[in-house]
Amino acid sequence: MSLNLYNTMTRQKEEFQPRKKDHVSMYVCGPTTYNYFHVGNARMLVVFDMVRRYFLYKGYAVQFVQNFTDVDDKIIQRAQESAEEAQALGQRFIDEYFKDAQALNIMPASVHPKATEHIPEMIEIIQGLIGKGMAYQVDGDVYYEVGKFASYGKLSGRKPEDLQTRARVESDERKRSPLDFALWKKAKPGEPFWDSPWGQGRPGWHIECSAMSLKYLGPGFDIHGGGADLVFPHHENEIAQTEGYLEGQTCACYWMHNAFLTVEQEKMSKSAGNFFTVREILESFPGEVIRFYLLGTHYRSPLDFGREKLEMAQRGLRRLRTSLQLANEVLRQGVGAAEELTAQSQKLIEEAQKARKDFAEAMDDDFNSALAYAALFNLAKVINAAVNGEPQATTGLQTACETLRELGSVLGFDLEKSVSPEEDDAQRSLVDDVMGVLLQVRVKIRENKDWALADQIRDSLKDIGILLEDTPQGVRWKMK
RNA sequence: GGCGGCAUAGCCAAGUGGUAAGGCAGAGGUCUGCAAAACCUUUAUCCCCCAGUUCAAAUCUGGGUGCCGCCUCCA
Repeated sequence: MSLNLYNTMTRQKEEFQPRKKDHVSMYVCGPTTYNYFHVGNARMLVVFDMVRRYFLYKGYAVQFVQNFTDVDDKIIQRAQESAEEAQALGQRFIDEYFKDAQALNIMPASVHPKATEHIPEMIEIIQGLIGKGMAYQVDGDVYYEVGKFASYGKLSGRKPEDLQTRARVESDERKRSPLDFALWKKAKPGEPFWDSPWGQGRPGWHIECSAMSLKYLGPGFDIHGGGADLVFPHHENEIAQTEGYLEGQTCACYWMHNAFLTVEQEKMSKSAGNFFTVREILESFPGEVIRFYLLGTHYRSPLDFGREKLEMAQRGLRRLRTSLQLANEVLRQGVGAAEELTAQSQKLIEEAQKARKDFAEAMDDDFNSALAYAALFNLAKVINAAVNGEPQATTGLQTACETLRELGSVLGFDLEKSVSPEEDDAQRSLVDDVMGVLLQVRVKIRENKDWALADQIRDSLKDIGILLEDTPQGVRWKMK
C-alpha cells in the first residue's frame, strides 16, 4: 500500500518513494532552547513523531534527526538578563525538553545534534560557499549572496524581485542585496564566540540545519519537516546553502510543514506572548490528552487551542481506554474457558481487520490522523457491544483488543497503562490499601441500605479524583 | 503590495464529482436503590454567499464576504 504525502515544494500530494528501500531519513527543525516549549511547538513535535511512528508501523527503518538550536540571539539575551551562561541556559532547557517530550510520548530522535557542537562543520560549508563565490565576507561577518543561487524562492514560491520591493528591514549597507543573509556573525563584546577564519563569532541560524542534516543524513535525504513559518526564510535559505554548496544535488526530497496552533484565532508564539507551555498544561492534563487533542485535527489545518478543547479530547480518550478496560475484565474472567470459534468471535476478528484497513487508508493519505481516530472509535464500539452482548467470544475479543491497542500505539497512545510510572507505584499501593478497607465498610453500609451515606462516600471520593462505580458484579474504582 | 491557507451541526472535526465519517455535548430508552459506565435510538434536506460547468457539486470554475498565516525572530 503506497503512502502519499503533501510536499510543500510541489504543493501537491505525492507518492512517497524512499531514497533507500525500506529506509526513511528525516530531519526536523527542533526548538530553540531558551524556554520550555509551548503547545504550538508541541504540535510540530507530536506531528512528526506520529509520522515517524507510522513509518515504523509500515516496516521502515527510520533515521530521525532533530536538532537543538542552542545558540542564538534569544538565548544570549535571556542569559544576559538572568546572569546565566548562555551555554548553561541552552543546556538547561534541553534537559527540560526531554521531560515534557516524554510526557507527550514523543520518542527521542535517533540523533539530537546541538548547534554548538557542529561549528567546524558549519565553517567548512561557509568556506566552500565563499570559494564558489556564493558568499562574501565583510568585516568579520559572512553573508550568503542570494543572487548567486538561481532557484532561490522555489520552496516558498517567492520571486527575489517581489521580496526586494517589500524589504522592510533597514538594509545593512554592507550587504550586496537586502536579501542576503548572515552565515557567520562577528561576536559582540560579552557574547559567546568561536574561532573562525573570519575571526571570533558565531554561526547564523540557517547554516546549522544545513550542516547537521548533511552530516547525519547526507544529500537528498527523504523528508525535511518543520512548522509552516519556517518555509521562508529558514528552509529557503537552507536549500540555498546546501544546494549551493553541493552544486546540483538536492537537499531534501519531501518538505512537510505543519499548520499553526492558534489561541483565539491568533498564532501562538513566543514573541506574541500568547503561549502556554506544555509544562504548565501538564499540571491540569496528562500528556496523552494533549497529544490526543493535537492529533485530532489534520496536521496541515489550523488548530485552535483552549481548555474546553482539551476537556473534549480527554473524554474521547477516556472512551477508548474504558473500552479496553471493560474487555480486559471479561477476558480475565473468561481465562481457561474453552471456546470454538463462534460466529461472534469471527465477526470481531473481521471488525478488527476492517479497523486496521481503515486506519491504514487514513494514514496513507497524508497522515490523516483525525480520520484514523474514527477507525479506533468504531473498533471500541464493537468491543463494547461484544462485552455487553456475548462476552464469551474471547478469541475475537482478544484480537479486537490487541488491534485497538496496537493502532493506538502507532499514534503514540498507550491505551492500556499496564505499567504506571515508578513514582506513582508507592502512592498507588497505599491508595489500594486504604480503598480496600473503605470499600469493605461501604459494602456493609449498602447492605444496611444506608444509601445516603454510601452516596456521600462516592461523591467525596469523586472530589479527590477517585471514581466509584457500582455494578451488579460489585464495586469498581479507578483514579482519574 | 506580493505569496499561501481556511470557511461543514451547539462545539471539535473527516470528506476534492454520486448524494454528509468520527468525537464531545444534548434528547429518549435499556440496565441500576440512585448515580456512573456501557448499549440501542435520535440530533446538518444540507456543507459562508452569488453565478456557472455537469445527468449529478460540500467537492470543479468565476465573482464576492469573513478569518488567519508568511514576507522580521518564531514550530
